[in-house]
Amino acid sequence: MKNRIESNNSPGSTAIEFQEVDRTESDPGNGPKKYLSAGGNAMLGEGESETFSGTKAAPDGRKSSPVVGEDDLSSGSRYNLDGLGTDRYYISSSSQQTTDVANPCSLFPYAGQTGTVYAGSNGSRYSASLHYGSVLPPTGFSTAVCAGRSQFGSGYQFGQGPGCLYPSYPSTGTGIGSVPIPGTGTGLRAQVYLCNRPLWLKFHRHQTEMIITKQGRRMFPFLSFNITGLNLTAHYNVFVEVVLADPNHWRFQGGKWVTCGKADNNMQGNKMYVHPESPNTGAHWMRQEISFGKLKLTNNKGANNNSTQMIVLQSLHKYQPRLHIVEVTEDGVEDMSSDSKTQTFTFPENQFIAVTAYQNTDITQLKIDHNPFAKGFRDNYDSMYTAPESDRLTPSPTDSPRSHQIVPGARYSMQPFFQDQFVNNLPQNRFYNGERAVPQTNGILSPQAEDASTAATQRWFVTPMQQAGSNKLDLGSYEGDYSSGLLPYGIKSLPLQTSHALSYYPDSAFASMAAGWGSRGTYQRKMTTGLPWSPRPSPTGFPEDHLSSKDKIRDDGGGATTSSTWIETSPSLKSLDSADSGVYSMVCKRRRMSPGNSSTENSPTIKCEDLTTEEYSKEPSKSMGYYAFYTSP
DNA sequence: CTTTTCACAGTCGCGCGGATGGGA
DNA sequence: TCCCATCCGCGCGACTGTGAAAAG
Repeated sequence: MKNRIESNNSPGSTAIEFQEVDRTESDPGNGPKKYLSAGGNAMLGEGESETFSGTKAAPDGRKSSPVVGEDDLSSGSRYNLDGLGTDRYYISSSSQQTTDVANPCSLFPYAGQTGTVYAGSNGSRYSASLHYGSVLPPTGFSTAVCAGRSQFGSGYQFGQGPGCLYPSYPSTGTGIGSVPIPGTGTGLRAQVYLCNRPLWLKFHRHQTEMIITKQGRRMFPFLSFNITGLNLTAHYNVFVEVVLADPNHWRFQGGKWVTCGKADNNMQGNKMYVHPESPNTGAHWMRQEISFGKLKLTNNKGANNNSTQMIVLQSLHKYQPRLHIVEVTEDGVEDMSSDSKTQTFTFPENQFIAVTAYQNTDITQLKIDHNPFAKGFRDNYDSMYTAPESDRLTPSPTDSPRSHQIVPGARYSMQPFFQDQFVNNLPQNRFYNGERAVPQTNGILSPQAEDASTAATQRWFVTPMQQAGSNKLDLGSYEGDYSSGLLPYGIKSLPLQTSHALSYYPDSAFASMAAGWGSRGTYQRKMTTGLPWSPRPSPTGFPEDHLSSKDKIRDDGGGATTSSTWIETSPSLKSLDSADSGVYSMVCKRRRMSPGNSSTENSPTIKCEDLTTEEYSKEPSKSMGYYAFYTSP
């Protein structure tokens, strides 16, 4: 079934016809696989499990869940772009619902829904060129594709019932690196990495809410991706679409979200947001972090105009953003030569419920804590962490200073990854104030910019072996908590080792990916003489060194890597010491309690997410392992 | 009673203009 | 003295969540 998309804000644009199909492809060396259709199906609701009946187990017969065991973490294979096959992380449909949820921090090798989403009946996905501000029919996509499904069918990206946090994803069988698209022999498969996944997860575990207003409200967290695997010279349109995630109407009752009738399936309005830089070359998209910070959500059906792209949503409905990458000709017209030139990527943690007013106070608090625009609502900003730990009656949501992975403004210096979540924070990056692509390239910075951001933007990577040896995350406890839905916001993070065992390989694909973490093109490029993926000594000037002993993390295995040959310690880096206090103090002490999830407020359980986010804040490299990504089939 | 709308206060970035300092 | 670059302060607008009022 095709979905006609009309442009309402792009002069001269023409309609687009999408078709979503389930496709079974034969992946060389891995046997046939069934890919998700555009309609999603990735997150299944009850009675929909048949969707994944065709998914293929990993070659070794193991059905891997997103839960990455220690072996996986330690193997380092995930960091081997050349050798990493996602099959090892195959997510089985049967086990996914339990194991997926268990560890949202693991590296999700989400199978891309590449080339299957918008295939038109005539072989073309679009009847004409892609255009901005297209309007999707209700629910985004057709419902007739998946026979035997509910009336909402594939019209919903995820038809999961309440409590099912993650969908199942079929294995792609492809490695992280680009591979030819079967059937074309020429195309490349993209891999998409959700840059700010830890933050999304943090919201997701409380059921993310997004405010919608008549004039439009920005998403927070906003969507931010890194893309690899594109043809360097080919042109692509990159856009986000928001579709209903399930067929339910939701309401917040008794401290939790519960379904309440059927979703309004006839909501009209634009569901697409095309990245302003579209179309552009694959090199452009891969060089930069693709952020959708200016994407606005509205409940005003008539809000769209030529100047502003806003996605029209309906309050109290659950939505799933999806990223589409469509190869186009140089002038922006879609290339119709191959169905495989449309690729769609969905991250379940991006799901949210549209609201006109926040329902869950935990979400409100998370927004306040992490959104720089809400800084004014943080209490005791300056004094929060000046008092001794024992003086505080109630642990702050992120009591450990080292868990403050998300900080606003100039305080982001040690949180390059999350800088992207905060617009207008770095003066030198004016383009960052909007939809932007963050340069990932190295060494193309002005000396001034490099100076100013030396400490703030260093890119660090941990090698797989190092992570295996000393950076294992205590996922077990997290799994339990997460799977049981008891992931409190207010938790203490585990002291983490940080500065050692870091490596930065600017020429590697991972380096490219991670470079986007920090956003802006201002990070200091540091090179070691080591080979790619080899251990790299930690920098002596790393701000970690400036932390108080209390904050210092244990070093339980990286001793060999701690001897540093890094000599650079810029003034800005030094200043981070003081900045740290600000960083840490930004976390709001105020703690609003939601009726539904306050039971584990003081739980000492180490939450993977905290680990992750902290890792992000201090060591983007370590976070690599938690970098959600899809690789298209 | 629930949901939506609106005005509000706070923070921040940007743009502008003036002040300042160095060099020609 | 003039020109240029830099720094600083101010005002404006964008953006946020809050809370009361309005609407359904």
